[in-house]
Amino acid sequence: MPHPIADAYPSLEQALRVLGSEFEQVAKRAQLPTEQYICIEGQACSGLALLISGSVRVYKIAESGRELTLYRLDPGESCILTASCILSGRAFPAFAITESEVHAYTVPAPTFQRWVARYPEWQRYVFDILSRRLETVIEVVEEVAFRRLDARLADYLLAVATSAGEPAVLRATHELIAADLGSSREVVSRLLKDFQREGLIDMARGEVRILDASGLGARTLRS
Amino acid sequence: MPHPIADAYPSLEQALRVLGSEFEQVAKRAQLPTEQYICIEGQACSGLALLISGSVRVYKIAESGRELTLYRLDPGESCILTASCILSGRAFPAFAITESEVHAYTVPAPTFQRWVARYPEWQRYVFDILSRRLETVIEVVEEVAFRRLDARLADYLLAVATSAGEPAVLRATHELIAADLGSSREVVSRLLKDFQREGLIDMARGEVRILDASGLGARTLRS
DNA sequence: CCGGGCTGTGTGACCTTGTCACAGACCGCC
DNA sequence: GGCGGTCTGTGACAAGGTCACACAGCCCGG
Repeated sequence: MPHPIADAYPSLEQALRVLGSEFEQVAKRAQLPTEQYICIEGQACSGLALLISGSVRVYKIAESGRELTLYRLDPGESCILTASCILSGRAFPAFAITESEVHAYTVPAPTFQRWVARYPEWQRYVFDILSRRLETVIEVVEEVAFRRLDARLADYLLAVATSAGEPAVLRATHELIAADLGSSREVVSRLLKDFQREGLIDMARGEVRILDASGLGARTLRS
Repeated sequence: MPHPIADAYPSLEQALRVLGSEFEQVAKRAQLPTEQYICIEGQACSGLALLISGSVRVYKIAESGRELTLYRLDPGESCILTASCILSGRAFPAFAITESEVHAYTVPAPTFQRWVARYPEWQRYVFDILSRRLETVIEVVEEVAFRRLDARLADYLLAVATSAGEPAVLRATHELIAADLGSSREVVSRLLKDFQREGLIDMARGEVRILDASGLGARTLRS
């Protein structure tokens, strides 16, 4: 199989297999720089991007400028909102931007539409990602509506910390963390300061060092 | 066509047509009382319900007891989370409850699964509702995360008012309104009191009367 | 090595919203 | 008329968003 990304996603693997060589002929490999917009709120989508490597952040922006990350795209996934827009003809309801250098296959909208109409395997692939997304977005609603920000921030730090090495360090400005959580920079700064005073973390310009992961875990609980 | 609900939803109409008489043979007509749970958070779904009449509210509950309505099901729609759960084998991530007497067709989970696997028309139907839901839930995230509650409440009152007759009256307790908006009773009471003082609405036990719709419309804007 | 300019962080004041506790007001029913 | 349940009003406080502004770290050019 010439598609290294297919392994992790069974439904994608089937979708690719059924196309045979047509995929290679039609899909273009693209390399996108970091901080590149994939989709812009309110615009129609011109094609589908299927991630090979890198990460894409999908987020909303308020008029106030505050941001909130809905989810991230990982390799093997495609921007399902894109797919949804293509198939239903609606405008894209958010922004999508690359967070690193990204490799992807791109497929023109009409081709993608034809595949989904013709091959059940593609419908299955689209359905899979779509239902996964619905679930994650519902989780986001729950977080934003019900959980306290200090608990969410602790969760966030731990999540990023485990994905890095030891001693767990997160390289991000307070501004960026706030954008992920849907909060504001000042509030995140305040809470981080509290964590620091409690000896849970240490800070430097542009980075957060986790000192006491289990202590942070305790802050995760609703209190 | 023996299915009165099909007209409003082209994708459903096709899905029903392709089944021929099989639908009538398998689907059971059910009549549910008001305040009846359709789905319970964390449980697997035993079947699909296809609404003929009435309304179903799908919502989350926090540990604090606060609620937030994600969306409502209207006639012709089915609980797409149910479908999603059936097809992906995950647990239902929310609650669904009837808000009135509800008539519906019910289809056992395995039958539904077979239809979706076999008929592109059913895949199309599922996809349609699923993508619509994703969009509405993203809207809810945006509302909850970014908009002020007075603006959201004004919107809410107007939405319910237009769907009723003149003089627009909404029959609901503050508790219920709060549950829809994901807020708390006290806060809704306070804001309604403000609206009343401004002459926008009038209140009685269990109802809100809209006096000045355009005034409420002004409160809708971010200020 | 000094001084701008830029980006990132800290802080106080104030407002909105959520929470808790409790008082009343309305309603149906005996 | 009285009683219990539901619904609404209110004050006090905590959490979080907004605004204004100070200041610290960093890059870079003179």
